[in-house]
Amino acid sequence: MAKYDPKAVEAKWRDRWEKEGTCKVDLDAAERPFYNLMMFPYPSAEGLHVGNVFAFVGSDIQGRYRRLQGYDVFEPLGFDAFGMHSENFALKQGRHPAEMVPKNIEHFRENQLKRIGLMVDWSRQVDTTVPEYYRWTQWMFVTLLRHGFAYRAQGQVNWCPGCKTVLAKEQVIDDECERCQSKVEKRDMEQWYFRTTAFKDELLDELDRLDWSERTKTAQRQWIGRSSGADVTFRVEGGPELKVFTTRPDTLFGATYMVVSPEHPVLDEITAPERREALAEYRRRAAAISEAERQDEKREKTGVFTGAHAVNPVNGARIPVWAADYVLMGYGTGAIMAVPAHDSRDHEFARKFDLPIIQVVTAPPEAPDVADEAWTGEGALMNSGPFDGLEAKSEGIPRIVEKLAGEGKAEFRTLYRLRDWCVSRQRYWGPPIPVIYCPKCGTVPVPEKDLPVLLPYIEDFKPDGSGRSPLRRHAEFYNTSCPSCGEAATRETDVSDNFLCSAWYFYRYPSTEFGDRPFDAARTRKWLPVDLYVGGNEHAVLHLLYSRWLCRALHSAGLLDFAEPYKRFVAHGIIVKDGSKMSKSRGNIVNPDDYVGAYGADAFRVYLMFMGAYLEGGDFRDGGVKAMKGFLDRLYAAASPEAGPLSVSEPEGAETLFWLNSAVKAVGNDIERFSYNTAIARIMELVNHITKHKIRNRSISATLAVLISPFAPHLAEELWESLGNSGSVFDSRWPSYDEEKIRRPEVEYVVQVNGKVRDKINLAAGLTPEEIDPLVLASPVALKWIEGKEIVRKIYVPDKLINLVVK
RNA sequence: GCCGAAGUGGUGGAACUGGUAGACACGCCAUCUUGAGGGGGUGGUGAGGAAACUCGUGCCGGUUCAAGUCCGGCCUUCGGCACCA
Repeated sequence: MAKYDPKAVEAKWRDRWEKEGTCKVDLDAAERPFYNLMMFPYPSAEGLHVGNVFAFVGSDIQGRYRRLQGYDVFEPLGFDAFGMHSENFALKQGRHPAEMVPKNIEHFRENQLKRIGLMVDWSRQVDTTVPEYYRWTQWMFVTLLRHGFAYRAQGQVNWCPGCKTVLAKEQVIDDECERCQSKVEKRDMEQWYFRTTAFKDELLDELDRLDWSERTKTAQRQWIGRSSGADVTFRVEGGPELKVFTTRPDTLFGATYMVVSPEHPVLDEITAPERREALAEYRRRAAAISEAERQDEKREKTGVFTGAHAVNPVNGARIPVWAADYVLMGYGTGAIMAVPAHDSRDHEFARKFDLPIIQVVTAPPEAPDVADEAWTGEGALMNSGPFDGLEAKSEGIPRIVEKLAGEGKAEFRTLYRLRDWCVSRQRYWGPPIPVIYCPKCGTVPVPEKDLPVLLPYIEDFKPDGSGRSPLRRHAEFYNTSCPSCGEAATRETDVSDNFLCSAWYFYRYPSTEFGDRPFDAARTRKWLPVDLYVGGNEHAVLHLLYSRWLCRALHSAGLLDFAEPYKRFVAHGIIVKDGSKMSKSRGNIVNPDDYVGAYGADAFRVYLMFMGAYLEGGDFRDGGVKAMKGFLDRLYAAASPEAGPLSVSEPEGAETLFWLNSAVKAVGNDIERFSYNTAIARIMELVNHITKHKIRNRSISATLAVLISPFAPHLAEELWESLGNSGSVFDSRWPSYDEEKIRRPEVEYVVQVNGKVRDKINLAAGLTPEEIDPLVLASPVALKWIEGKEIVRKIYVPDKLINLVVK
C-alpha cells in the first residue's frame, strides 16, 4: 500500500509554496479580495500552543476554501510581542526582552508556524516591537491626542502590585491582574486615557447589526452595561440637595430611607454632631477593608445612621439618611433612595436595621410577602397616590419622572459601566508614549517627523513600583527639548498598553511596504474592513472592543471610511485534554511539535478539526492523531495512481455517484458553517465507499484532492500532482455537484404505527400517498400492529416516513 | 442573583426548517492473515430480553400523529456581569 511520507511530502510542498509564491496574492491586481484574518499570536518562549494551532488551522481552512471558490485571499500573520507578557517572562528567565523576543519570533515562525501549512504570505509579517511598526503605534497615540480622544487625568486606577503598573479595567478579572493573578489595588494616580466612552452608544447599538458570534456580542453588551433610569433630587432637612440615580423611579413612593456611600463628601455637611464620631469610625472601617471584601455579596450589610432626614420629592415623606458601604461612590451619584419592598439589597438592609418596608408595586398572589422578600417583578403601582393602577415600569416611570422633571426635581439619565481606557503602563517593554512635557508649552505631542520615539536599550528594565516607568531612571531618555519652543523639556516615560499595538495591526498587513504612512488609503479601501476574523472569545472586551473603538475614532477623524473593522467575527472554541483544561500543573499540555514530527502537520491539522465542533472546541485524545494519519494513508492509497491504475472514464454507478456528489455538497456546506468535524466525516464516507468497492477513478481522486485540501494541504498537493496536474491544487476550483445524483431512485420508508417505528420498507422515490398505501399495507409487520384496529389518520412525509394512527 | 451557551453510548462527537437517535471516529469483542509482535481484512458493539418486544438524548410536566429538537418548571457544568441602585 502506498503510504505517503509526511516528512518528505510536507517539506517538499513547503519549499515549493515558498519558491513559487503560492500563498501570495497581488494586493493591487486582486479582483475578488477576501481578507482572511486570524488573531496574531504572542510568541511565547514556551513555543506554539496547541490552542494556537487549532485557531489558525480553522481560519486557514476558510482562507483556502475561499481561494478555491475563486477569491483572491489575503491571509497574513504577525507577532504581538510587545507588552508585559513578554517582559514578565524575560524577567523570570533573567533575559532581556530585546534579545529574547526576536529569537522567539524566529523559532515560532520558522520551526513551528511554517510547519503547520498555513496559507500565510510571510512577506507581509508584522512585528509590533520593531520601530518601523511602533512608529505608527505612536502615530496612533498622537493622532488620538490631536483629535481629543486621549487625555491625561488624575483619578482612581487599578494597580497591579505584581506587575508594578496600572491596568485598564478590562485587564482586571475578578479583582486580579489578567497577567500575573495578583490582587489588584486601588490607587490615586495621574494616567493617560483613551476616550472609549465617546462611542459607547455606537459601540453598543452597532452590535445588533454585526455578523459576530452571539457570545462575543453578549460579552460586549454587558461590558458596556447601559442602564436607563433617572436622577431624582431629594432635599436634606436644613441641608443641601441630595441627588440619587435610580433605574426604578416608579417605586419612589416606596422609598423609606436613603443611603449615601461612606466616601461621599455630603456626609461631612449633613451628619448630626452627635453622630460624627460613629460615622468617622464607620468610614475608617470601610476604608480598611479591600474592594473585593466590600463587594462580596455574602457579607452582611453594615451602615450607620447620619441623624439627618431627607424629603421625598414625590410625596413629602420624611425619611432617614444612612451611610453604608453597599453603595459605591464610583457609580451613579454615590447615593441611592432605598426601596426595600422592591430591591433585595435594600430589603436586606431594612431588615437588619428595622426600617419600614412599603409595597408600591402589586405582586401576584403566589409571590412571598414583601415583608419577607423584595418583589422585583412586574406589577401595577399601589400606595402611590395619583399613580395607582399604572403598569409600574412601562407607565409609572415616564409619568412620575415627567411630573418631577416639571418641578426640576428629576431627569432621565443613562449610565454605563464602560470606563475610558487607561493606556499608560509603568513598564519598559512597550512603545514609549510620544509626549513631551514643556514647562512653557505644557503637554506637547511628539511631531510626526520625530517618530518613532525609540525605546532605548537599557539593562535595568525591571519595574520598581515607584509608579514610574524604568525609563524615568534614564536621564538621556527623560531629558529632551520641547519640539515647539526648543527649551529644555522632559519626556513621558510610561509606555502604552500593548492592546494599542494590537488594536490596529490588521491595517498594517496590506500596507507593510509603505514606510511613510501607517496604512495606504487605496490598499485600505480595497482590503478593509476585514472579511472574516477568527479568534478566541477571551478578547471579547479587550482587543475586540479596543479595536472597534479605535476604528471609530479614526473614522471620526476622517482617516477611515468605515466605522467597524471586521465584517464578520467568529469565536472558535477551546480545546481541552481528556476533559480538563490544559495546564502545566496538570501536566496535560499538548506539544504540537511532537505530533507534527511523528505523524505530520496534515494528520495533526485534520485531527484537531475532527475532534469536535470548531465553534465549541474539543477534547484532545492522544491516539487521535495517529488514527488520523491512518485515514490519510487510506485516502492517499485509494486515490493515488501510485497504488495502482486509475480509470479515466467518468465515474459511474448510482451508489458511487451518490457518495461523490453528496460529499461535495456536504463538505462545502459544512466548511461554510465551520462544521469541520462533519465535513471530514463526509470525506471519510466517500473514501470508505471507494475503498470497499475498490473503485479507482481519476476524476474521483481529483475531487478528493480538492475536498481534503483545506484540511490537509500538503497531502492534497501531492495527490494532485500525482494525478498529472502541474500547478497547485489551490489554483483549481472547488468541484460542483449534481443534485440529481444525490436523489436516490429507491428510498427506505419508515412505517410508524402511532408514532412508533414498526417496519422499514424500500419503495421507489417520489410515490404519492395513494401509491404508497397498498405497499405499506402489504407489510406483514405493519399489518400485525393495525390488525383489528381502525386507522383514523395517515401522515406522509415524502420519501421518508408514513405514520398510521390507529384506535 | 442576572444574562448567554451546553448536558446524547465505554469515549470524542453526529442529527439542516419537529419525522428512522447514536453519522463519522476512538475503544472494545469475535474472526481471518502472521512463527509471534506490529500492521491489515471481515463482522459486531446504547441498555434489558431466548425471542416477540420494552426502555433510552440531565430531571419533572406539557404541546403534537410524531419531541434530542418546541413550551413551562427545576438540576448540573462552562462563560460573561455583579451590593452598578
